[in-house]
Amino acid sequence: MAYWLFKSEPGKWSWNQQKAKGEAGQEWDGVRNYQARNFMRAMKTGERGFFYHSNEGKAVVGVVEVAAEAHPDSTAPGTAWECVDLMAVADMPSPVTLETIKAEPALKDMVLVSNSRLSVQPVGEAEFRRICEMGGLDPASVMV
DNA sequence: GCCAACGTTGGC
DNA sequence: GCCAACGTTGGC
Repeated sequence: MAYWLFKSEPGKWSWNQQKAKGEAGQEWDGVRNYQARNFMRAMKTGERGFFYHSNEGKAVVGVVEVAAEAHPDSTAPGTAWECVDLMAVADMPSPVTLETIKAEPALKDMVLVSNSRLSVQPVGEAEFRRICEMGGLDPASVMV
């Protein structure tokens, strides 16, 4: 079971909007980066990831679940671009900021730190657990 | 608002 | 197939 991280600018699509979708799920559309697309192709239904607010907030604010595996992105012409569907699973009781992630030695190898531009990225199991702990969320309640 | 890092495009 | 120019992302 793999873990992931999804970035969104809250001005475009926020955690509150994602939560409002409930279990209906939300197409994670608009991704036009091959690396990010390839990660989405590798995702399996039921896998978990973090929802990260970029630009404003710059923090992990919640946990999402892959509700549907990769399918053509309906906002793209043709079928070259794909996306998964995501649904909100849990709030991060206290958002874990980029600043605190950078200050934590155990998280220094995160893609979030080394390649700040990749909008969909894998997260190690130990990293996922650590961030849950830092955010006041019981890892066992969200890790599969 | 600036700019560094990165990815993509297009001329050669 | 190289690489310069350009556009975009996202931290600061």
